Amino acid sequence: MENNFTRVKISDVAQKAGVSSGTVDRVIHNRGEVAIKTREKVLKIIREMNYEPDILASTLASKKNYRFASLIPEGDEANLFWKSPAEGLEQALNEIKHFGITIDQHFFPYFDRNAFRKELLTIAESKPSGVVIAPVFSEQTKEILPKFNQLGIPVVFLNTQIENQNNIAFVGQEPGRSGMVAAKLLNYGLVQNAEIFIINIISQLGGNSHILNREKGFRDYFALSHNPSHLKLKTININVQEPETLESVLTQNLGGTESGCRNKGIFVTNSKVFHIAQWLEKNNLSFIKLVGYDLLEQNQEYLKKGTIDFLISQQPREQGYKSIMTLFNHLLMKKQINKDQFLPIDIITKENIDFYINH
Amino acid sequence: MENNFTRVKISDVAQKAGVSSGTVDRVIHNRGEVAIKTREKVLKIIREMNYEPDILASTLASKKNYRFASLIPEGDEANLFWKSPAEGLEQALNEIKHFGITIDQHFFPYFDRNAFRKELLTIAESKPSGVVIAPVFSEQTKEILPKFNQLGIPVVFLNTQIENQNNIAFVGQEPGRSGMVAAKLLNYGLVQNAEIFIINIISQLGGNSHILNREKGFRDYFALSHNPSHLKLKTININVQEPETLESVLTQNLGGTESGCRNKGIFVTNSKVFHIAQWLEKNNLSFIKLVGYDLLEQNQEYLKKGTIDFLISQQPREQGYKSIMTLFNHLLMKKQINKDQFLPIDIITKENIDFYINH
DNA sequence: CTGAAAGCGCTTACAG
DNA sequence: CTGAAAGCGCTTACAG
Repeated sequence: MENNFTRVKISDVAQKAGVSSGTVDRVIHNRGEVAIKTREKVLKIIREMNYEPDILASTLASKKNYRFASLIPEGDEANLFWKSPAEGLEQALNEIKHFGITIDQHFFPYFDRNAFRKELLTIAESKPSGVVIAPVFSEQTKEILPKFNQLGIPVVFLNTQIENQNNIAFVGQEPGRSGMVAAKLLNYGLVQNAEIFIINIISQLGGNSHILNREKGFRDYFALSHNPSHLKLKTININVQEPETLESVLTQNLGGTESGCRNKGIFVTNSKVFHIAQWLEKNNLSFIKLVGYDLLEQNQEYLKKGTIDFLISQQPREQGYKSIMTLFNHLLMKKQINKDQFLPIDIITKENIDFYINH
Repeated sequence: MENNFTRVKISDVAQKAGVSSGTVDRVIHNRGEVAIKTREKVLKIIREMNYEPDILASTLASKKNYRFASLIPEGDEANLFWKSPAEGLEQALNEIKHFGITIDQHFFPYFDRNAFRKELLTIAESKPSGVVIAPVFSEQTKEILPKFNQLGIPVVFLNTQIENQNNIAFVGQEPGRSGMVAAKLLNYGLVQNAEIFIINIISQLGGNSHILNREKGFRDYFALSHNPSHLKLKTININVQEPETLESVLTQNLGGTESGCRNKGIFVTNSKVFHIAQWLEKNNLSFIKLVGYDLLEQNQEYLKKGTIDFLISQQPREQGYKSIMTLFNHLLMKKQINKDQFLPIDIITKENIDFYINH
């Protein structure tokens, strides 16, 4: 129980190896200018003595500063989801700022690929120590990412994955899986011969692979193991910018539902689920099972009223937090990091939501 | 975007105040031996210059070591739940050990209140800097906790809360709420006139307030808002030590269930839910809806087979992690900490479980 | 290729 | 009550 443990320090290694601590330091950090024989001897002693550098002393002495940069969508009113990752970035910064870390936070309007591209170029020019980006636009990302690779700047992808880009990590959810979770929740709440609608509420620019993968996961669930003959699945695509379309499409598909029919379900593949909840409520159809994504305030409201049955959360705040910590562990702590950092697919109800908001 | 920011250091404050940095240090740490006038002047300058001490330099210079102690149940085979908090403690230790922190981990057999008491006394005698305990036995806790209070040793409660014990924080779940979540899940999956069983699988020593609170929350859900007339609720208490009781009680209550009747549900108020799952499977009653607690391996297995529909997780690993971090933030970082740190009530299904295990 | 010395920002005896 | 000096473990020029 007693703590008589005394750390082995660089001077112990130096003494035992018959060199100065400067030389040991050069070996540890591969700074060259060491005779190969000396180098090997020192490495041997380090292993033997089980030497581990004191990270505190190290950061204090090397007045090195780390400038991280982040690029994510603006968390404005039309796009509240993106407020949370920014908070997570801040929280991480707070925990590690005494290691000399700063973060330049950059933002772009969610639909503006030119702004995205421009900001990313600006970041590349500023040559930060590490970068976190939400690669919403895959084409622009693929164009500019080589610059970071050439400069040896590690990049972490947040929320969206793009394959083969040499990013050191992806922090986010597995979208197909979250679709399966949604399917499970609807299937569990409905009986045989149910009618289920998949509603994609998308904007003009489209092309969000998230949404496609979520729908795929959802359909896979039924296709793989749950008697697809026993239910009707129908996909509806709606453009957010056209509220009249939303109105007419919903009326057409769900208008005739008899009161008391609890055997219909709706899966909205993104955070726009509150639009559907609103319509259901207006038409006294709140009993239809409804599952969607993300804890936007509007969604929370309908969840608490019971119009939305379940929300799937992506832990957006945690995404921001983990992205920065990944850079920190990679760059400062020299730790091995996981390439895929999948966050839990949290199932949120009226009853447990309190524990998922405000951190 | 540029980082021209230079930190104000203790010598800057000292110079501006016309004193030595030793004096500033005495003021900062309330070590006394400073004239009241000097003290006030220094404090004023500190505020003006917005001085914040460099925690790295501070811990390096003060060769202070912090010895934390923990006391939780053994995570043996009969009690797998408790493996996870220990892992969380370890993980936290890994992240902060370079601040000179060590943890003496103590354990006791889950049902042994004497062992608990003895270990807690041992810890008190060793006078650690801070303590994390799972106060499973409230009487013994209440007896010994004053010793820690007298010594000014901060105590964090993990998993179980006991009121009015001057613990600086509680890290765990709100048990009543988790009962409500279970109720929601069963209610959502069943139709009117359902029959629901609450099964408490307890050991001879009993008295676990968790279980009572969970049942209460479960019943409250139906009592408060969900037409209690439309369902039958029945509580069954079973002693784990008597498998024949389990067998006969279950046969008596559920034996006659017709195949295909999807309108029965069971809520098991703790991690022993796998016993019920096993019985259901043996009797071809897997279609009965089943909800329980904790990701024990046996439970995971039945969840994956679909016999258990939902498991509620207490984030046991996170409980360990957060407890240590709370001591760290309180003692080293001098941060304000939250007295109640409620962890999310995670809803786990076959589809999302992968993201909740192995951290 | 190597070592001696100064310094990172703070804390700790010690002397007065 | 206060200051000057040494030291925490590592890194960084500099001299050779």
